[in-house]
Amino acid sequence: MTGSKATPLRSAPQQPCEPIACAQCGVYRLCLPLGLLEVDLSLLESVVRRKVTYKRGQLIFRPGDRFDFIYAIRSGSVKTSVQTSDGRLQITGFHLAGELLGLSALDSRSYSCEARALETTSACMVEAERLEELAQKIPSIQYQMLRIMSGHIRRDEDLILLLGKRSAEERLAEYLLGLSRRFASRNYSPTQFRLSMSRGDIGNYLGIAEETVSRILSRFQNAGLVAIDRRQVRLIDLGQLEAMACINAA
Amino acid sequence: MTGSKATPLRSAPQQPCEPIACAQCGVYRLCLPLGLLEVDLSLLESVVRRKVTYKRGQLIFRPGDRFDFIYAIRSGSVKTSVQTSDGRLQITGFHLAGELLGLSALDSRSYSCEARALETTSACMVEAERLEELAQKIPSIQYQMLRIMSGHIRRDEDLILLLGKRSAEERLAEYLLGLSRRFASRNYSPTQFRLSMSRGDIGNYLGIAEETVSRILSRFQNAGLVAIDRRQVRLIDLGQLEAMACINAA
DNA sequence: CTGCCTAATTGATTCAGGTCAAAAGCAACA
DNA sequence: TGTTGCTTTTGACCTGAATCAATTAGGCAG
Repeated sequence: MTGSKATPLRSAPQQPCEPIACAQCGVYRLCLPLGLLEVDLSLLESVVRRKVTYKRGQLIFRPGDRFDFIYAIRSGSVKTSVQTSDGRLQITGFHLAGELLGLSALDSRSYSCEARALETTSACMVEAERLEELAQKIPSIQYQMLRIMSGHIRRDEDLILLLGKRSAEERLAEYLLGLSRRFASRNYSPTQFRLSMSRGDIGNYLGIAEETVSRILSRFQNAGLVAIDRRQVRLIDLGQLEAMACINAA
Repeated sequence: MTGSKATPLRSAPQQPCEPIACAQCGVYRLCLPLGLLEVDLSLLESVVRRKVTYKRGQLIFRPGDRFDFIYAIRSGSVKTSVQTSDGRLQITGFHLAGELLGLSALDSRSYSCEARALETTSACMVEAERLEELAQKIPSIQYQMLRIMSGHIRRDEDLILLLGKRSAEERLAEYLLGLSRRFASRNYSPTQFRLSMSRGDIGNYLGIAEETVSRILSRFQNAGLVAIDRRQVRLIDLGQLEAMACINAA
């Protein structure tokens, strides 16, 4: 659990209440404002309360906290996790710039999962109540919210499939390819990137042991599929990785 | 995979286009119309196209089908599943009366999972486009949709935790208790019910082998926690089951 | 009632991946 | 530049649950 010190570490994040301009934001086309007219956009901006910055390992929210904000990641990355009552923790998502956090709280008005920054991360806090009001007035915002939640459900289905039916090797291959795709859609290199998750976190997320992650990554490296130096990754044979993600080509 | 014949079996379901009255529906308070004013309710009813009936094993929709309808279960039960490209199938949900199917299609306009009736099942087909339009006009409908999707995400998180971190025994205990709670909220006995899923389906859903399901149920029975006769279940020691669902008390 | 089909149980054996243990790399910092 | 404290890698061994293989038990058509 990289950076997730046992202590909650909820020291107040930096809070420069600077105004937010979605149009200027680099991930605007992956986020809520996608497809909004300029008028609507400025209304949306009016419910974005402030930009906050979190340091590696810092808590953003945790289960039971009152649901006041949806968080939109501007830069950096965040892990979300849920826990059994006896303390075992399962990471449910690994979120990059442009993604929204806290959507599963809408139903019960309190967060159901914990969110923690994996590296220095900047986010917009969107006032949940006012966003909902706004969604009622502006169809395109409402549509965006529904789309985003629908997409979230779909990604959860993929993770469920992965956890339920795939071998450790397939899980890792799929994981690397998933990152690759997501970096690509953010205009980063799809073949060369830095992992912000530790081996432990990756294993936890994929439902396998940390040691297994290490072993399999080594195996991939020896097979010439990837080059890995600590957290720096280079994908060499995408095709082979894709084959492996489905039919465990061992 | 009970009842899921290899053949799609998409013979047209019975389609009496009878008008629907939500207020008359037994699961009205678990479904979309919850909390709507009478005026709004009749508007909602106007987008409910028809009631359909499916027989055990019959396909409701499958991945790639164009997304035209959200389905609301009136009675019976449905399983949803996703597949790897090499054909392994993972059941992602087991849905009872009052629940909505197809929400993960909203983003891409085509279903991402397959839905199949587990027994004779009756459902309302709600026109997706028109429901979205309506949600834009009627805040309470919109709110309901967001809530329902949020709840869906939350339940997916629970399944992810189960698949990622729990032992086979805990999974079964949790599964039985989950059913119990859901039957209770539908005014059925929480301690005595009939499983509409086969052992194979249950195992698939929980990420364990059919044989393991059988073995563990026998173990539960021997330990006096439950009484099981084929698909008929009686929960005897809820407390013990709850303890087991968390801390594998073996 | 009888035979057939599918679902469920139970036993024996195997294995993927977990757990435990130790060593090696790297980074931060006094 | 050595010390401290991670994170990662690697090895040895173990185990929970999968797989393989019968067997049993209902459900139902004729």
